[in-house]
Amino acid sequence: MYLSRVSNSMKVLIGGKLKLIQAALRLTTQSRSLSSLGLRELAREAGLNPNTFYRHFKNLDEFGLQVLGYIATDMKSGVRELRRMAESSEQASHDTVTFVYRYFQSNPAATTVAVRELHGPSPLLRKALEAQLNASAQEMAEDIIERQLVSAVPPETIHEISRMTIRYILFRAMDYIEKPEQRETIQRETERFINRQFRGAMLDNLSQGDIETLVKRPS
Amino acid sequence: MYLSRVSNSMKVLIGGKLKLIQAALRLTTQSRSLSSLGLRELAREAGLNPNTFYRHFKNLDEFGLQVLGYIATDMKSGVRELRRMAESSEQASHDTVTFVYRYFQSNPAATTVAVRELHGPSPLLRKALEAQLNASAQEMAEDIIERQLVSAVPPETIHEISRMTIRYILFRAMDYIEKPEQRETIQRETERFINRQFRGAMLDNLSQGDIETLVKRPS
DNA sequence: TGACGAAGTAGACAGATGTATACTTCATTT
DNA sequence: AAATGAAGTATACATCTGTCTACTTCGTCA
Repeated sequence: MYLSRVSNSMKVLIGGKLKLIQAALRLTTQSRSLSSLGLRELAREAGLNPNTFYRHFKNLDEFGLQVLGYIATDMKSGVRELRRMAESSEQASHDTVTFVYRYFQSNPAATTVAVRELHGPSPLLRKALEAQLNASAQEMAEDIIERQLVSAVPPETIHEISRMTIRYILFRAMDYIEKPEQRETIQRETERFINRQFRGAMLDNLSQGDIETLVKRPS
Repeated sequence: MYLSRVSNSMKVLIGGKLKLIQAALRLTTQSRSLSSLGLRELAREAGLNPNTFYRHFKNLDEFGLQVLGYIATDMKSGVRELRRMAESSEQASHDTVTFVYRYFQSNPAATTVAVRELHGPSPLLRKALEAQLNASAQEMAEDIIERQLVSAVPPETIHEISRMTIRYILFRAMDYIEKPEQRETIQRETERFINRQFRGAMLDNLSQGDIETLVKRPS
């Protein structure tokens, strides 16, 4: 395999393999679904002979997995940056949301692939993506707990909300990418989503009656 | 076109057209994506000659739209039943969620198609589905407002939360269908999701400090 | 420098696909 | 009972697909 000269354990892709993966991302962004791409179609888009595909991948399933791996690596490096950014819980959601959407915006292909395949037809890809999303949620939750951003909420609940939030943001990212005029709206809605989840969770063990009297009481 | 004898304005499908649509739902449930289905594949699954397709549809795009129309009709009749079921806000979420998931469970094909195509490659289908989801959310919101289930939250917020909830439930429905052992968990998580959204929304105009003192104060 | 192996190319194959044309079946209408 | 037209079928064709076998290019290392 052609790997970068710098290091061959880091698996930095070059040559035809990279070209094929990038071709897949290009095609997917425009209109296709990853699992519906053809081998020849890929090669054509990459400017390569169809048979070159076989030099790098056994079949299309393996190819799909490698594409996921590629975007996973790509995303992880971005997500790491967003940690250590916030101070209070409200600032946290604002800054994090801003950052995450910006990131998705600058990686539209990877985002589109992720959203499509998460519910797509291939169980293999779905499973892989789900694991990756859960890992991200785990990171997010641990970060929140560690920094005691919402100490009034139990850890298990924070994990749960993190899982929901990661998915919510991923879905909205599609609209965010495609509809520039709605970006501010989407961002604000997302912040409200997160804040309401955590604030609502603070009231988890109160009855409906308790809350109504609590809210109506003038502070 | 062959329509039912009872009424031809109600567009009750019979014959090959119905067979093709049902074939699409069958194929989609198993592993495929609606927009990746082939004309011959469809005809084969339906037990018809490939050219019969052209008697009913101009092309595959139009076919996709008709499938969506079919499942839309199908779902609407189900969704109507779930109104007028709840009394308090907490009961409302419990009963509604139970009902909706049961419904999705008994219509796995339609559910799968909806989830796949909402973020799928065809802008046409996406737009159609989005409109339909928004209509459902609208209904849900109006119902909640009308019955004053959460009177402490402003109408616009109720609409927003309804939109989020409809989508959340749709995504979770995939797991609900495929992973029977997780059904109770998913249902409970969904209820918590809804309750937290509405309860959190009650605190929308309070500052973080206000809430912390509020929650910590012994009732 | 020469050999070795990986990356890329060329051509060919069987099978599947979308579509066109022409034919048959059969229910409805008059 | 005949006609009309929609639904369904048969056959054919060019095009595309995945895959096989054999060939060429070219960087790496002994």
